[in-house]
Amino acid sequence: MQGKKTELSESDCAIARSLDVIGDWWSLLIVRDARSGKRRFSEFQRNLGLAKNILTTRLKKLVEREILEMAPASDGSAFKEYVLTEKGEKLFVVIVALWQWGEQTCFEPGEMRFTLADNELGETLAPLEVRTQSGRKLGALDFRMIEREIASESKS
Amino acid sequence: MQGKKTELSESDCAIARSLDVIGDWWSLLIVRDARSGKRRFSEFQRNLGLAKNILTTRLKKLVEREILEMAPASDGSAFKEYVLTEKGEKLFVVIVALWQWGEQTCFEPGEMRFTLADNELGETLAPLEVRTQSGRKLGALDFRMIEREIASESKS
DNA sequence: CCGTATCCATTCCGATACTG
DNA sequence: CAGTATCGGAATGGATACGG
Repeated sequence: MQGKKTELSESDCAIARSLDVIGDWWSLLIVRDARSGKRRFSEFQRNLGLAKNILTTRLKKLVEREILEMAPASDGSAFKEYVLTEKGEKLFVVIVALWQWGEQTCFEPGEMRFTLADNELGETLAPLEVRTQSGRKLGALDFRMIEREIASESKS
Repeated sequence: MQGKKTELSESDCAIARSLDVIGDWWSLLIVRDARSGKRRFSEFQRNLGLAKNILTTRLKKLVEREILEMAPASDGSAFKEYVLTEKGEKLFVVIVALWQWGEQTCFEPGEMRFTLADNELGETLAPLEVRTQSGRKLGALDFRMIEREIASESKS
């Protein structure tokens, strides 16, 4: 984030690349707010309580990386709004994963205050599960990274 | 990570709390390596290519936050090893989420090199899916955070 | 209202040197 | 091997003042 890690951003590791994009303190929180419908500079600023120059920096980076894109204001004003791209929307899985981990491990028993629920019926979310293609559920240590040997989807 | 955001770490938001723990550049990569079986200081250092003092700081923080714990060396040497706690192991869902997002969006078409596969049969992992308790699959915008109204699990 | 520019404190990072 | 100590540079972060 700060110094360099330029090498790591160019790493083969998808995690390293992801972290290069959203691995700083504010970016994912901005995505969280954008996902929940916030669009305006001042909405982010007020809600997150961060300095305006930092917000500017983050928004620019997120637009550069194609997580957000600028759109004309929906209320007809002259200003722009920031909306998630498709790439940005896909981060919702990461958001849910972080959310669930945080709720499980970062709160005292009586302390939890919010939860995630679906818009339609208000049903709470099920814990994410890691499964193989065939549906077997995996634990934390049950998988590893391998050199790509994915069955080619087409045989020319 | 840097300045303060002390307020946000104390936030009600589980994401903010999670990010306070693993929201910096190196921590999650250390967890990634620990999950894949790395235990020794030098293994992390060599593999990640970060400065030793930074690694020291990160390991300390991760031990403090109970993501890692110290264990006597398995080879009988006088040194310690770092192994994931249960809390730390639970981060594997976050790791998978970031991995999958990175692979989907941060690589050029011909560029992917690694993939995640289960240890037993070498089967690749299925994309994570966000579902409600009843099993309905949700998209990026289909849920929101609400004040906790979870049905109490016990009625005293 | 939406930023940009500037200033300053803190932190992070990398490199190096040093200890046990 | 496993750190600790220190240094300097870069980036982050907060606050504020300023322009469109």
